[in-house]
Amino acid sequence: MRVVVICGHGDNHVEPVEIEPNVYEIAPTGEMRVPARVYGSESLVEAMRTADDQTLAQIQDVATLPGIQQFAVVLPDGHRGYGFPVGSVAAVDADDGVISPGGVGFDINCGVRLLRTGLTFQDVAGRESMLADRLFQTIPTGLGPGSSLDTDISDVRGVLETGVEWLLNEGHARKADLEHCEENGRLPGDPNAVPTEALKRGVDQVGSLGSGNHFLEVQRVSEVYDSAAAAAFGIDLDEIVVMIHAGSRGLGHQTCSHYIDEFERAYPDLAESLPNEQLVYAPLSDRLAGEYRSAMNAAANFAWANRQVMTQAVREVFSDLFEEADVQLVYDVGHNIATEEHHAVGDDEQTLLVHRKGATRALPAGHPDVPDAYADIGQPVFVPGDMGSRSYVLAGGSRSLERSFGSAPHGAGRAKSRTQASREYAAGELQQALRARGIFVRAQSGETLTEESPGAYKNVDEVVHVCHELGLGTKVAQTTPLANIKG
DNA sequence: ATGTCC
Repeated sequence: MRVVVICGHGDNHVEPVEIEPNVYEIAPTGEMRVPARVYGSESLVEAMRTADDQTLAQIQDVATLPGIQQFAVVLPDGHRGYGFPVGSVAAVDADDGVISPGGVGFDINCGVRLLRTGLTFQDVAGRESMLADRLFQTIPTGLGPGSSLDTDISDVRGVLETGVEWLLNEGHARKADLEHCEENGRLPGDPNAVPTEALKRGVDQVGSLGSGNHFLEVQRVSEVYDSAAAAAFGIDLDEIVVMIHAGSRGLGHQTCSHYIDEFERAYPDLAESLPNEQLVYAPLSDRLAGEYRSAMNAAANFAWANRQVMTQAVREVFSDLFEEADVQLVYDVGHNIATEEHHAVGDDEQTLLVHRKGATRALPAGHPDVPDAYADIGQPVFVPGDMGSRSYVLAGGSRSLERSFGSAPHGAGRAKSRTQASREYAAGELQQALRARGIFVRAQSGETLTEESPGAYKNVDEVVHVCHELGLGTKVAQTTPLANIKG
């Protein structure tokens, strides 16, 4: 490995050293308290080093955070984000550490869920275009208001407090939906910690897809790598599944912005001392950290509920079109959240606050937080590719705890900026090209299509290969797109 | 990601 000089925020001269295949480490320099650990193939890590991507400088800055443990992690899909890279993990001591909104992301608890339908490709063949139309008509997409559930402020407060449980009580979820959702779709959220303006934005957005890289995709299981695991997840070759990628909409975004402002006001000297002001944080012992956590958890509940309400819409559409459809939740897992967890650090077990930003929790078989049905397999992990490519179903790997605090990649990872992608691609051509391959795409905006063009993403096969080889998540199945709706 | 600039 040759020596590479990164010109980051502090002119850090770093040498990412390959310590084993697909594992790179940057030794602590300057204010770094721990090393930075980068997982990726040579070409993926090389992409992180290009002049316009500050991923490696960012993760070194993250490694300076008070209370950070072991190493700051970049996953194979990592790329530049607000303060922290998208595709990073930072675990801090639950007592002496800090919480940083930049380590969670603006779209709080954005995540992915997978539904199985009980249908095979033969059942839907020839009706993909109609399916795309019906889903697009039924589920609100794009920026701004649009809800598939009639709610008022007090309903949203209920959602913020108890998440999917609130929907179950209101008849918008099945008990099995709770059991197959990370944290049972509920973290200890406090609606009173969510700013009123955010709450108002949430009223019209329960059960809405959003924009950008969010999507709802009908897929066909095109390959099974591990038939025992696939059977446990209830999916089979040629089965039709639905993947939903969405978050907490304007509510989460507004909540994040609000607390970044609050943190900046409360700690005016902090920004000056930080390598990057976007890393603004609050010590976990401070009242403000507790408030942010309560708000973040509430927004997380909103995100789970949002994906649940869209699931209900999918159930309606499928039962309308296919008598024999039985839409069930395989699993739902977020990738923008900080949760308190117990981890082995050296010889000790320690309580840590694990920031995952664009990183999926990937708990191995036997872990107590894996649903009973999957206890022997590991937690389901979903890695969507770009619009035109396959997606993967994985199971939390045996080495994820030691390597990444129990985390895996969350997608292909952006390779080109939105603006760059918009310049290079045309919406009409893209839609036609996909259609020629049997993929029916519906989107509110042509701009979204070009920004999300397959060419704007890294190769998902390569990301998943690294993930599998490292034991972060092991391959269970591959899916290919049939119909995709976007914002 | 986001009523993409209160």
